[in-house]
Amino acid sequence: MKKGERTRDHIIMKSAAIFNQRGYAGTSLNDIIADTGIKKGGIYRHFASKDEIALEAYNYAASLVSGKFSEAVDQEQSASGRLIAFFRVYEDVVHNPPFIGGCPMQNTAVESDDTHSELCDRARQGLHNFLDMMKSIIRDGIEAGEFKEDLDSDALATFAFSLLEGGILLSKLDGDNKHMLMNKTTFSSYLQQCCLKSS
Amino acid sequence: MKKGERTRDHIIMKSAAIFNQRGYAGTSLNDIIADTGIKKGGIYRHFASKDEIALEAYNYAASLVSGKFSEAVDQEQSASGRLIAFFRVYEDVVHNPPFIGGCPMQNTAVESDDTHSELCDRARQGLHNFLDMMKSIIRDGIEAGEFKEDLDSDALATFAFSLLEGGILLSKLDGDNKHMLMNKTTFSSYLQQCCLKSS
DNA sequence: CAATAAAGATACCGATCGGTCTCTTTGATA
DNA sequence: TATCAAAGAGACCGATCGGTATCTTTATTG
Repeated sequence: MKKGERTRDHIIMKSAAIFNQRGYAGTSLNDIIADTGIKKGGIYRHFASKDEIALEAYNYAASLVSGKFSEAVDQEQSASGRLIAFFRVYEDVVHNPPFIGGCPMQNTAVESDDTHSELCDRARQGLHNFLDMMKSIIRDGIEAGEFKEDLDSDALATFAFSLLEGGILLSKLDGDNKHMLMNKTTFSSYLQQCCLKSS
Repeated sequence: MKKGERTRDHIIMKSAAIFNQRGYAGTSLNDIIADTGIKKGGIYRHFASKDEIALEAYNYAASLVSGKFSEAVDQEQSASGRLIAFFRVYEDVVHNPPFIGGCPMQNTAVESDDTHSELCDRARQGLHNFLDMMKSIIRDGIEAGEFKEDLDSDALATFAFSLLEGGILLSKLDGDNKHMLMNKTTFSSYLQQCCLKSS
């Protein structure tokens, strides 16, 4: 790996952390310069624009979180366990989120929905990826006989993901993980009472 | 009402719409000047800083949405109906939200959690107001014999509010109200199956 | 080790940022 | 209607914005 590649990656990692905390408009190149220790000339050798940095940074953050989701999901066997695993990734969102600044998809979606269509498209793609992950888990659960056959996988995936993102929002704003934890508990009991095939 | 007061209100209303769409950092004074038709000198006669405009603008947007929540809630008699009424306010969030740009609390919380403590405090206060509204509805429902006595009002309020905010996020990002509508439906059936006192 | 290409620092660009100051215009009041 | 305060326009401020060009330094490779 050449020097330039390492530098480029270093810039992406550092700026991803800043963008995810302060947003696109709230982050200046001087912030990135301060955090990376690389001067403007050095940065613009590897990127054409602030936009390009932001897009690469989003990809990095999103794939990192996605990896943690996969890791958590893979540790579980049952469909219920796999769905609940998503909540485990964010159970200490206040002090130890999977990526500093919270959920990159949420942050990007909220900030750039009316301002930055490219970033917004990435977030939308991320949303569909996560929903597809969940829907496939749900369908597997139905096929395996764990879930009721008439379960609506679209509705359940949206439900679970809304609870997760809503929990992140509330817990971060309140500075207290209790919202995430309560949602995880409520979701678990909902699965038990309303989704499991009563055998 | 004097001329100055009307102008001040006009600036607040217009800038609230811009801030709620583009965020604090993403909104410049020139944007406000363009939308209000009032030049810089005229604006700074009524406000000391961009910060002051933003804080007043948030108050305006939040109280407007709060009013629509109250309106919707007051049309219902049962505790279940009142909780579901919150979702009605945002049922067409994509094309006709209660305030342009979506939920002011969500937008403000996500953008300013790591950057603007004053705005963040307002959003946090708004969160507690809404949760308190919901908890009081839930407690009334328990006292009236509509809900089970051992219902956890904290957990149910967090649950409902997370579904609402999560639904807003997903539907806005996806450009489709279906997520909000599915969450409303799922929440309704959850109330029926898990919260109502079986009489 | 020498030659050369890759990488990065520095200085600079015009534009725009939030904010101030002064001067003119408008509105309220006696 | 005359007076004076309130309101707003417009020019200007230093700082910072994203971005570029040039020059020096550092890696890489023959």
